[in-house]
Amino acid sequence: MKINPNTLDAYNLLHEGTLAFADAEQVGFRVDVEYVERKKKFLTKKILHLEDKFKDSKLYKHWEHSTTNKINIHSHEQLSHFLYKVKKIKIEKRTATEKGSTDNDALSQMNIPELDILIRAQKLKKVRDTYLEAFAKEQVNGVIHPFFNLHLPRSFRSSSNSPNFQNVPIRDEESKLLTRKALFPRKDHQFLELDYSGLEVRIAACYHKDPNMLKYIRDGYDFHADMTKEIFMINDFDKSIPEHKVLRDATKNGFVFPEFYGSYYKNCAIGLACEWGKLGQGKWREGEGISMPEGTLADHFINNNITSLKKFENHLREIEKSFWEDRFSHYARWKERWWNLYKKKGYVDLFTGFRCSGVMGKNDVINYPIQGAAFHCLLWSFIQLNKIFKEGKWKSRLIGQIHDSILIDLHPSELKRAIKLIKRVTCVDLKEAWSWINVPLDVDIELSPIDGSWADKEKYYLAN
DNA sequence: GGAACTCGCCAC
DNA sequence: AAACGTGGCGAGTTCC
Repeated sequence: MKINPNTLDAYNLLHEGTLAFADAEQVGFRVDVEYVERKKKFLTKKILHLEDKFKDSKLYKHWEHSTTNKINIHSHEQLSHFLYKVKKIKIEKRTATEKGSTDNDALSQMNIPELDILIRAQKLKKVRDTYLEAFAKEQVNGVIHPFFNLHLPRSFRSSSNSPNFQNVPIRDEESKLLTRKALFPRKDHQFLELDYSGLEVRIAACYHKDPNMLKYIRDGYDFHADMTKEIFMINDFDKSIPEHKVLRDATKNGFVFPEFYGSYYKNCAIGLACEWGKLGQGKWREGEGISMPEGTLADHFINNNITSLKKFENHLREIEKSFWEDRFSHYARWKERWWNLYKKKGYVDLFTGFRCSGVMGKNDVINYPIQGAAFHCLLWSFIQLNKIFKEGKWKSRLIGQIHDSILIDLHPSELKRAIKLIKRVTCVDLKEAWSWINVPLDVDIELSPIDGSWADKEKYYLAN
């Protein structure tokens, strides 16, 4: 399969985008090298301690006696053999090659306390070896220059490497602090991050024009909350209750987005129940799962007569049915039309002048045009802002981008002007340049204190 | 000693 | 009929 610029505008977008990214790469951002070294040592100590603790356990002794080979406790292959062949634990989750999985969820489900030590050690190793180590390795005179690529992703999004700027932890608080506290703007500057809210959902709506979806977007209504109420059977949903917020995140990332990307109720049910809800695969027992305002998730489900994964699956099947047949029927019909169009012509075109052709599956045909065009909106904004900053001799600079957000190394004196400019370029100028955008666009803005780290960014509320 | 593969995990 | 889209990267392992 291939995706090519099919118009001069499309070509120019990539050309100018590449040049704008080169500007950002040149600036880069500062790494607190001393902090990185300190935290690496700190983590090494912690990891060693956890490893010792694990090796003192009964489980490890058993493992030792079961083999004559030298054991590496971080080898998933060896661990898999021990758990599934020696201890004969029933395989609940399999890898892509059908072998017994040893990922976090699989290990958690076994309810073996020693494995929690291993999970914890693996998490700290990830932070140390993937992020802190990369920052230390890639920095030159205390500055890293992550690359941004436009020629690699099939969907015509972007990628980043050396180091990868686009996957620094943010959801897990501990990992977030350990990594992002190492990254700073230039001296006396601060980070400003702008984020298109719901960009892909909005760009999808430009293709399918589903009236219900357009209404949700135009009214700024929280439809993830609606879905949360349905899936978890909560009538008094309140986003400010932490437990409810967790369920909303689960709904958004474990049902709504997967459904948009082409997943279906069975996979969503497993993900929601096991990975998000921390429930088992079979019948649920009281006291199981993440906590709710009253009791646990299993308690809540059992009260509502959903007593097992199987029953939850049926529940989700009904929700999926109404999701596509009632709530977003126009969206569903567009998917079919779009797929048929591809089968007839052998290609589909993006709004932005790119063409996808060659062998694609149904999900690809539906996803690439949406993801690609959504990213092109970000790219267009990136190019314009970069141009204005440079030509206007601003002290601020664009330094990075993560698909629907842009990171700016801001000089504090330019804050007000910058925000005004950002709002205009991203939400007004873009729509004027590309008339196919028939939905309102909106950006959220986050700001870190002057000389604050990337971990210190906070939502910025415009004073009226 | 390096390429290629698998698995796992981080982001959107 | 099929069944979550896009990446980068580290560790372990096997093959050449």
